[in-house]
Amino acid sequence: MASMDALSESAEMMIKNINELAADDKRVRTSDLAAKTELKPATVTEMIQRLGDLGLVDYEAYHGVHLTKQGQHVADVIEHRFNILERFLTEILGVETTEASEVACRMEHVLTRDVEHKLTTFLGVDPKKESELFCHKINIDENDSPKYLPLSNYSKGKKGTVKLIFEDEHLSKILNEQGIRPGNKIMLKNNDDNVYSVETDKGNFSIDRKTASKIIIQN
Amino acid sequence: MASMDALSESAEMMIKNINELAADDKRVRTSDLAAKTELKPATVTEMIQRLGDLGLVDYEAYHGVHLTKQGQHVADVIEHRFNILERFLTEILGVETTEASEVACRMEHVLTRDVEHKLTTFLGVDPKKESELFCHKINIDENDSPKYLPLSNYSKGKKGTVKLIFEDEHLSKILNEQGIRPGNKIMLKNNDDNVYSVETDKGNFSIDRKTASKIIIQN
DNA sequence: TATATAATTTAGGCTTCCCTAAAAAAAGAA
DNA sequence: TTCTTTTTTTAGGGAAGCCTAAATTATATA
Repeated sequence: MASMDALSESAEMMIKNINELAADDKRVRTSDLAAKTELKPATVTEMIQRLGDLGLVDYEAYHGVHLTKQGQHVADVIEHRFNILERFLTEILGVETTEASEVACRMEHVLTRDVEHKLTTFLGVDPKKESELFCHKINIDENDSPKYLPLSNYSKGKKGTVKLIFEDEHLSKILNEQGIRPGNKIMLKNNDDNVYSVETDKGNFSIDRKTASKIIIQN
Repeated sequence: MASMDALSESAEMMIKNINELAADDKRVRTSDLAAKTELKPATVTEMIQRLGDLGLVDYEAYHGVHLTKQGQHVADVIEHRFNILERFLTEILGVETTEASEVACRMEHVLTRDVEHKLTTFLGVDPKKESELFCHKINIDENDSPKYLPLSNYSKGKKGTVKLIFEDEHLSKILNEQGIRPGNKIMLKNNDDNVYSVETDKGNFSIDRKTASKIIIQN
């Protein structure tokens, strides 16, 4: 079996695109891949033949490709890595969507499993996905969970110390006045859906999820 | 001038290593680069000749290389990107140093200037104060930062998103039911005297000035 | 200074990933 | 079915990055 880490960025991108074009288990055609990747058909043929040799796709001359079980696994890992990177870039750093998407698309190929897992924990679990994707979640060590988490990933009743507040001058001024400032202790009283209720030494506040994700708390 | 973004990962790594081996403005030798990069000397020669053609190093056959001003700039940018990525991975995600270093070393080549800047801000360093390194700090957007205002300071007809509510025991429950909750969009329809008329996705209703001052809205 | 040793470059080869042009196969139309 | 058109593949070429082996230049030592 071809190890995940041995694949080039080009090969991983091809697998990703095959996956995105595959509908109803149908075989994906060379011309569709060429259009999507903006490569010439001859280049696509060359690539999918190589992927066939690696056992990642089932290639049949003149009849397109289909991801094998191994290829599907690679596609799933890459998709997940892209999603968490894009979420991190937009939700935490505030990078605009187009640029976030482009950068995530480059970074997805250099993440390790450990960094992927820790970033996923940092962001909290995506409500949409969750179960099936994590075929590769073995050896997750709960002890080494990160010391720093965004408030948006805190659980009810958990206390911690505000470590840093991201980016926004105006917002952090307001938060500051209300006791949410680096060094202060806070407690998450409740969180349902998009609303985070926080207790500080100045009183109680409700914050939306996006804002909460910019407040980093240390256990 | 060779644009930063046009450089391959290999080329950037070579520049990084030249920079790290350069002491007292001395020229860096092919054999030292070969040892550091774990490439063969012939490969190093080929690479530094290419960098010479790009004007990034001053290459003299049999006498090693020296970074040009342009090459030094590339090296500085990469070094900074590496440092912030490594800090993020270790300090925030809790990735152990060896792995963090390896992943940062791959990621440093795909960061954009904007992501680099936002990540720097996230980690708490003010890019404006780091003088010389940020020759490329131009177009930092100061203008598009969102304004946060209490609803009581909003003007008629203005729309915004609820960011934060300073809670008043039972108040938030009532506001919540009326669609005024963090993350929701609202519009101030009217305000005469002490009465603020607000439109939410749940309908219209009015609140008094004191209550309005506890609701922070973002443009 | 002459020569042995070490460092560097050149020459040529291989793989990946991109291309164009031409050949081959499949699909559609008459 | 046959012929035309479209799709796909093959053939061959180029740049980047890596290699080994051989040639060249620099350096150290006797």
